[in-house]
Amino acid sequence: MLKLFNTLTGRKDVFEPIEPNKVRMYVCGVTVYDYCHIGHARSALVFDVMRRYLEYSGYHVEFVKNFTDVDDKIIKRAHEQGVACEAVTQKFIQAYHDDMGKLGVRQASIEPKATEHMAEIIELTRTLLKKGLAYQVDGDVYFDVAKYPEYGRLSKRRLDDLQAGARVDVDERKHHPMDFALWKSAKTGEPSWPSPWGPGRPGWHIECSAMSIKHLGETFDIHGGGMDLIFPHHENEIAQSCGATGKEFARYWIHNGFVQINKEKMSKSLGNFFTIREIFEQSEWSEEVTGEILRYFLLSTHYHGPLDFSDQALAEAKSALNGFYDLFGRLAEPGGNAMPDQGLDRSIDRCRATFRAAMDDDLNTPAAIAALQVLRSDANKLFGNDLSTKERQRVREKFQSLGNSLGLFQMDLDKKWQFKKEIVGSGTLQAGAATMTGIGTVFTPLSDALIETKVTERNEARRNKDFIQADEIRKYLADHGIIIEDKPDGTSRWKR
RNA sequence: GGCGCCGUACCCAAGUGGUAAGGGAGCAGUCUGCAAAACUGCGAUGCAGCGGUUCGAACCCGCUCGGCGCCUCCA
Repeated sequence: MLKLFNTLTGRKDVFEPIEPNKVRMYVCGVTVYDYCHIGHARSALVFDVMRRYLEYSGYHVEFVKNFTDVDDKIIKRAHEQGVACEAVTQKFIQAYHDDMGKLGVRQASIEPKATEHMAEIIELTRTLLKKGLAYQVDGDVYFDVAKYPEYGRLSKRRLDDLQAGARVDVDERKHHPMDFALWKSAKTGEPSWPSPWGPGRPGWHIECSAMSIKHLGETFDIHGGGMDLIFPHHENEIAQSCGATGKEFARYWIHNGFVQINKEKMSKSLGNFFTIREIFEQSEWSEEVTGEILRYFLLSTHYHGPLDFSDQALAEAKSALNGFYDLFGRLAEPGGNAMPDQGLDRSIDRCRATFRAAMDDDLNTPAAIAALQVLRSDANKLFGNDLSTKERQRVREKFQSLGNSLGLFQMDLDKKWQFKKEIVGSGTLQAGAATMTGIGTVFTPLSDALIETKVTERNEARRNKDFIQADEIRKYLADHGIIIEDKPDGTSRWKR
């Protein structure tokens, strides 16, 4: 039984979708005017994991994630670079897919763009006007927050409180300072669309209402995004949507915590952010390995809390993953002929049960990972017990199937994991007070065949007690990024 | 000013009333020609501090200290 922390109710609610076996979820994507940073990665990952776990739990998930492709910042960026807005948005949508793809974030079922939903946006705005919940001033249309009595129910704020401290630009044309734009009249040099109120473009909040209603219906199950979207973005979405339809909008509101640098929120304005691509570029590991390290790191804290990003944290994630991949490598070797081990079944069952209990409890990924760690430990103990080939495969498959909800352990076993650094990462990334340093060594990659030959040679030498020769060969391989491990039977395994 | 979050070992991090998961790092040992991996053992008599409720609290209540977020675009 899955429970999710619902911002709307302020507690963990038992998740019950409107339609049995089907989940409809909407997540606020990004405004495409720049590269994504780790904070964006975390949000995308959290909801990717939610989707994966819902699927694992047997639901069919209809997952909508939008791109905001009309916005002040996009216009500004386009002007700065002397290009069309579409050039900017296209570029960064592509970049988004590239970056998130490297992280193993699956694309949503539908990824709508604001610019492609003008008809729906205008229609929704028209409805709100007709219902008296919005008003027109010149070519602008504003939502009238005072007309929506439940305004503030998500963020637990009262309009009076907001007024007290907010430094609001006094716009005399607005009825209430918190009224927000549904439609903005066009200024020269800005992209615009025709509307009943003259040429203009939509305000930020209305697009999500229009797109979610169109693709998921007036009431759907889950709406998610970063904590910072609770107010005003999601509050406004609720006001618009409920105001227009008279129905409940989304039933479960899920918000992820921030990524921080030295305990401070990572943000564009503070300048203390790392982009996803910077991290990949500076990484000492291959793209696949880096993706998994990042993923493991981002899931090692519960999604609701803050998460401090650091070089050391990534290194710890890498070390933890080494343990798993080391085991996977050994599990891929042919096994012995011992009798089936009863303990294995118990361990696997226990892991699955613990894992599911953790994930069911508001997607407690750190606890879920801990369950996998326990299985790793159990498997290592049983390994010395001469597990059969079939049993080894079974363990490996269990890691793969449970890990799939987290997007972990999906990598091919064929030596894709890197135990030793082989990629140059000689730069230093600086963001605020934090740094990421990459000091890599370049190895000339050796072919598998050559490695095998060397390993055979070395074992020949070892049989002849020529340990000087054996150690020389090991040194040679080590200098090329190859680690040798001797097995009890006189043969050796190697890994990069 | 309003609303809210957080403070668990050297580091990361679960646990939200029943006697402190897990990982990383470290130390010691087993195994090994050496090594690596793996395994075993060690590690918070205590969960920011002080009171209170309770048979029992890291978990509930109150106060204090410290850190942070939102209220303005922001994942």
